[in-house]
Amino acid sequence: MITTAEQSPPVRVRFAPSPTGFLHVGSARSALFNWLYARHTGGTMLLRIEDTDTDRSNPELIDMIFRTLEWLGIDWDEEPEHQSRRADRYRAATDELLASGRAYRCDCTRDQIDARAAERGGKPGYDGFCRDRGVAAGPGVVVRFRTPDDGVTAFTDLIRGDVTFPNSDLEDFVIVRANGDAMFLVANAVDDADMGITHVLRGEDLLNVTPKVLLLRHALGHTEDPVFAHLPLIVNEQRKKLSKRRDDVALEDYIARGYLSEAVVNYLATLGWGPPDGVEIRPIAEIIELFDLTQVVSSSAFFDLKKLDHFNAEYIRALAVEDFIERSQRWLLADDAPWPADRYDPAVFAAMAPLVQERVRTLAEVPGYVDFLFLAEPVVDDKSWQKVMVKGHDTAVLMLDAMVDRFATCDWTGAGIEDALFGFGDAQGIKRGQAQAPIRVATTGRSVGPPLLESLELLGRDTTLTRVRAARAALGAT
RNA sequence: GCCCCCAUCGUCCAGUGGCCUAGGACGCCGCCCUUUCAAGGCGGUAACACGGGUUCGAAUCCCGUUGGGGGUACCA
Repeated sequence: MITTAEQSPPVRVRFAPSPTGFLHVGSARSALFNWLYARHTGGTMLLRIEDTDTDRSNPELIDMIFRTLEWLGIDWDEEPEHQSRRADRYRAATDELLASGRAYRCDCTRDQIDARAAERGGKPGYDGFCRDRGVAAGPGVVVRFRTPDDGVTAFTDLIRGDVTFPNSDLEDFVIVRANGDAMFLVANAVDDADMGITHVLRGEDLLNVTPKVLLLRHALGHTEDPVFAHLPLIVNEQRKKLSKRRDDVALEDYIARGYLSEAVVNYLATLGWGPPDGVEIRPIAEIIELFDLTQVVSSSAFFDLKKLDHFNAEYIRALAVEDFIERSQRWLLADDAPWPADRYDPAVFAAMAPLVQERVRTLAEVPGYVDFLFLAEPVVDDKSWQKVMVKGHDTAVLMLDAMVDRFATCDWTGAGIEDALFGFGDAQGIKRGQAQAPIRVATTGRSVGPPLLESLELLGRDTTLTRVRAARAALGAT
C-alpha cells in the first residue's frame, strides 16, 4: 500500500544564519525547528552560511555559531555551504536574468529615487525609471529585477495558510550591488534550488521576502516551489522582535549564565509549539517524535526568563549528583569565584552538592550557596543581620552565648550539632526557626542558605566557634 | 503612508462548531510540610479584544473595527 508519506520526496531543510554576530535566540529557535522537523521526518538537515555581505561577515563568528549549535545538540548532515564561495553561481543566475530581459541595469542614486517618489506623492520605492534606458555596466550601476506589473504571487504557508502578494506592490528590487556582489535574495533563490531544499522554515520577519524569492526562482526556470513555514517571532515584554541592542539574545550568554543546553532547547521548543499531551518538560527524543510543524502557532511568543529558570531548575535537579558537580566546575573554579582559589576544597563541595543542587535555578547561583565554606570570613548580608541580630537581639544573644559553650563540647556530627542547637532552643521555648537564625547568620552571613546542620558539620568546629564568638562580640555586652 | 502577518488567563501552550460553568504549565497569592531557603502537597487568582453575520448551536467559520507586530536598503 502506498501512503502519501512514501510518495513525498525526502525532506531537506536548512538553517541559514548570517555570521554578523553571535547566535541569536531567534536564530537558535529557527535552527531548532528545522532540526526537529528534519529529525521527525527522517529528512536531511543542512547548514548554509549566508556571508555574501563580506564587509559584515567574520570567519571567527562562523565557528562560534557551529560551536553553539553543537552545544544545543543541533547537528547537521552534510558539509555546510558558504555563500561566499558560490559567487560564480549567483553571477551566472543574474547574467541569465539580464540576458532574458528579466533584469536590467540601473544607475539611479538613492536621492534621485527618493526625489521622484516625493514628486509622485510620497509613495516610497523605486519606480522602474531605468527599465528601458539601456544603462550600461559601470561604476555605481546596480542590477534590478523586473517584477511583473500585474498578477499576484502567492504561496501556501504550512503555518499561515495562503498568503498572496499583488505583484504591483513589489518594486523592482536590486539583485546585484554596484560592487558586483549578488544580493541575499538571489543567493537565497539559487542556493535553495541547488541544495534541493524542500521546506523553508524561517522567522516571520522573512515572510514578505518570499514573493521576491519565488519570482526569482520562477524567472530562473525553477517551477517547483518549496513548502514554506514562517515561524512566529520571539518577542520581548514590549512585544517587539528580540533585538541585539536591548535584549539578551546571544545564546553564548545563556551558557555563561548557567543554563543547561537541555533546558534551553526544551524551553525554546515550547515557544510556538506545544506537545499534544501538554507535558512541557521532556526528553528531546520525545519532542522530536511529537513535533508537528502544522501545529505550530501563528502568533508571536514572549521569551519568558522566569519560565526558562523553572525549566533550568528542573533539569538541574534531574542531574546525577556527579554530573551536577562536573557541570558546576566552571563556576567553582572561575577567576571570579568569590573565594581565593587555594581555599576551595572539592571534597567539601561534593559533600554539599546534593543540598545545593535542589536549590539553584542556574549553575551561576552555585557559588553563592557555598561561599561561606571557602571564605576566611563570611560575607555578612546587612538585611539578614538587621533582621536576626538587631531586631531579634535578645534571642540572638541567648543562642550565641549558649552555642559558644555547647558547640565546644558536643559531638561534631549532624546529630550532635542538632542536639546542641535545638536541645537548648527547645528547652528555652524558642521556635526552631528562630533558634537557628542567629547561628546561621553568624556562620554563613545570611539568613537563607543550605540546611544549617550539614553546613556547620562541614565548616568544622573551630571555624564555627570562631564565627559564633565573633558575632556575639559584635553584638556588644549583654 | 503602503504591503503582509497576528489576536484565549500577566506569560507560554490546549481548544480545529456542541464534551467549555474554557484545560495544563510558568508566575503570583494562601495553607500544609519544615531548622532558613528550596523542593513537595493542597487550594486560589486570572482570558476567549470589540461589533456584525452564518448556524438549532460559536472561543472555534465569514466580514468589519480596534489593537499589536513584521516589512518597506546597493543588510540578511
